[in-house]
Amino acid sequence: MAKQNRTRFALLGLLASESLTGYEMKKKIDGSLNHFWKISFGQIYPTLNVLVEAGEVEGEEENGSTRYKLTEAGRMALTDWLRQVPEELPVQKNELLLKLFFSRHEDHRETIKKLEKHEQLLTARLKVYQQIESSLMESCGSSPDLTYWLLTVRHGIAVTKAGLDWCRQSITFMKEWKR
Amino acid sequence: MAKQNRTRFALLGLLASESLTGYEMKKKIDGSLNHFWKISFGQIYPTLNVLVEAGEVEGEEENGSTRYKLTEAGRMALTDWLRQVPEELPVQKNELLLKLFFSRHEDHRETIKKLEKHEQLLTARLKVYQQIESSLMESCGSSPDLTYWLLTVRHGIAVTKAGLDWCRQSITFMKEWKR
DNA sequence: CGTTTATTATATCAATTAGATACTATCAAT
DNA sequence: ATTGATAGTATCTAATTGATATAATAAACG
Repeated sequence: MAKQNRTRFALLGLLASESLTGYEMKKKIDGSLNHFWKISFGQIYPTLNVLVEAGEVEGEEENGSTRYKLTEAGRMALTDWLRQVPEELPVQKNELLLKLFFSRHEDHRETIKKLEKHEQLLTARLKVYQQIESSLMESCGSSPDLTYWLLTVRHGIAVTKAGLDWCRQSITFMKEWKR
Repeated sequence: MAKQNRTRFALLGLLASESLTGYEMKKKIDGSLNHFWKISFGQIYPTLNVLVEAGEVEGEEENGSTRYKLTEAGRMALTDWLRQVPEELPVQKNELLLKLFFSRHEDHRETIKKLEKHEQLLTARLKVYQQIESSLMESCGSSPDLTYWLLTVRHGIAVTKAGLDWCRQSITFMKEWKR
């Protein structure tokens, strides 16, 4: 494990604009971050506690729940982290490709089934991304985040389209390969 | 954590064609699987031990090292797993997109730097994938795995090209957005 | 208005994973 | 002969996953 708790920067980033409860963070993560930075809910409170202990975040009781907000130390930690240029491409785990890699050990019709399911899943994901793009443009016109958020969702759209094209070509190929 | 040790199926898959030492598995993982199914070296021997205890693999001492081979139970476990159609798309963690998402909190020139670095990394990755594709076609012409391995590397090529296009468009946009 | 379901909010935990580190033996290069 | 690389095996700490648990409040329903 990289001895760098990267999830803490994701939480610091979420708090950069406003204070939030842990549960509100979960909702924001579910609606946006999880498309490109999956965080398990079970990690949020432990990580928040680490951030409070590190003095980068402070929690304020309010109507029976705790709202967390960035401290100055937290803002600097976020800025320092943001400035670092990532030196590595994303780590990826793809079950379909793993199975594809071993697919000579099964009937090719099973392979086609998997590819067809994958096509469905990608199609649904593409719709979601396109809806996100539309709603961002409709409802965030004046947000300083808009430009950057659009960039991330357009990345998702581009990569999902490419995956779909590959998938469809692969299905076609497989169907013709072993008639 | 998903209560399913998915790494064990990757190891079973590697052993489907031939017996291997743990270190040989590491090398095969480094040269192929790690492009779409990252496995930490620290996981290989513990997982092999689990597979031996489960009776799906057996180890044979040979010239001072242990070669592992699939048992009939292991072959059936692999076949059962292969048949299952993945119901979910890949889990992804992308540090660049995470930082992009929060980039309104820093100068846009820093953002351009990251995108440019990302372009370099994707360009290098694309070259690697294209070399893999070429060498597969040159040297595995009669292998029953060839078709499937080509499908996986072509997925990587397609997705990497899409990411590169997005990256270049994003750089262009950022440079023109805030002159 | 009482009951049921959903949401909000917080927490814990076992299993898995990541990646570093350690050790030994043999082989290749100098 | 010495040094560095490879082959081979192993352990460990920290982080993560995703399930599960609990409780309070709000919304929906009969």
